[in-house]
Amino acid sequence: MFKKVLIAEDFQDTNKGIVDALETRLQIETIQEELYCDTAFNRFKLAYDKGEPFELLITDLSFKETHVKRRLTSGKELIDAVRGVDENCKVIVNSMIDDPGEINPLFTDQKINGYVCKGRYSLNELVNAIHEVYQNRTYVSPNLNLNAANAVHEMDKYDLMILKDLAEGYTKKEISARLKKQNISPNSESTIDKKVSRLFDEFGAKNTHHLIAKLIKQGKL
Amino acid sequence: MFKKVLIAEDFQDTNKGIVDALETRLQIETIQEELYCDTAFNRFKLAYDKGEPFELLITDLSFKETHVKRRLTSGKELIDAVRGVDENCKVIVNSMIDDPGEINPLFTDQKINGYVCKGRYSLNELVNAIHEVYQNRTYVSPNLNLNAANAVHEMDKYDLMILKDLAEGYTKKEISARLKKQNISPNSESTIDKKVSRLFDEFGAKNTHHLIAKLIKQGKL
DNA sequence: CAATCCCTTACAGATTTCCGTAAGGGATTG
DNA sequence: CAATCCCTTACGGAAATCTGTAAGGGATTG
Repeated sequence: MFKKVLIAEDFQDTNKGIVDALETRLQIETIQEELYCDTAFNRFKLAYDKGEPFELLITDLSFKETHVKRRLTSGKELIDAVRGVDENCKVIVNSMIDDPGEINPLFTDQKINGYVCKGRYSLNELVNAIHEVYQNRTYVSPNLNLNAANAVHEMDKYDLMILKDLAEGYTKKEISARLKKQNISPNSESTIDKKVSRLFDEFGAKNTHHLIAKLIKQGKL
Repeated sequence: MFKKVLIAEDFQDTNKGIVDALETRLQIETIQEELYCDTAFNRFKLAYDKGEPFELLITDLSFKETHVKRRLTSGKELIDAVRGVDENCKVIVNSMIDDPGEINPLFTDQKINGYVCKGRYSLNELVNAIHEVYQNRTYVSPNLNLNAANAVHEMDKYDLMILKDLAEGYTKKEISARLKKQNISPNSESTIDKKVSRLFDEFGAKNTHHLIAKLIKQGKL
């Protein structure tokens, strides 16, 4: 079994649950937990340089923003950074996200080894995932089937992201800037304009106020 | 200290972390965890009827939907149900939500005793919260200031009327015209501007999009 | 290969929002 | 009565929204 495992997860209580399970059910010797992507990466790099690398990284995808400016702010970035240091380290993602469309790229692009969808029995799942990954197999939460990734939504993930930001008071200019910073494309103000305008037609809204109100009332936001 | 505590939280790993903390740091004798609102309520009711009631309920607000149809699907509903059985049981909510506008009603309407915002150090907070609540005080995560929403400045009919129109996509010019036609005063565009701006401050909204979204989510629109 | 479609982007103009300043009127108070 | 406060209203400027036009690129098709 793995001897050195690093956990990045910003919910302290969740974190504690994972550590406990790993200790008691897998007898892993060294378990380090970090609450921030940055510190997690630093610890990873340090251990690698010392010649005592971590063998497995368990990370969430989303980390709450803090007042402190951080270089790494998402699990995705952390994985990229880690991959840049050590190609061979196993990675298991443990997140709430259950959209196959978002998870698939993690395997194809980020080369992760396992995905556990946070939920009622995720702790058991995580233990299974670690077993599988240790034996060089991949693991995916059984309750989500990555095959049926193409459910026809009226609003795709991109639209939803924009609408959520708008509903939180961000301007299209700010949203455009954010998308650029996160290397998400398309990201021009013009395209955002177009996307939202199309939603006006689809949902029969007069303007953004109206659209936001409708979507929230429909539970889609 | 409390002797019987019930935890409702659908993330098994989070759950585990809480249980662990409660056991080791508070020496609570009986800790029951449930992953569903329904089963949590059943357990609560059963214990109450037996004359061995729970003294404290710790619950999340949102629970993932499942294929199984459930009578209770949110923490709010669970709290209501519990309150219907035992008025005296303490309730602490442990959730990701950090919008004071959503949290305040929990105290005023649901009569909860504590609120802990899930985050990096929420486990420590939860322990503090339990201490406070045990001594008949209320607890609120310090990082979110309920003051912004604490002066629950009731929106009057006039504000409500304007906001509803805005949410339906009317411009302030149109609203002003309508008010004039209906002989409702004040009715100038300028006054409408001012009224809405004041609501930005009161509800901590960045702009109209934000304000509408907040109010609808709070059920005030 | 050319025609076509679709998506992204830039840009421009009209409208709307947002925010500050300021004037006027009514009510209250010392 | 004067001073003050609050509410309404007008106005102006900066920023944002909304809409239309147009150019360019990639993918598809015949």
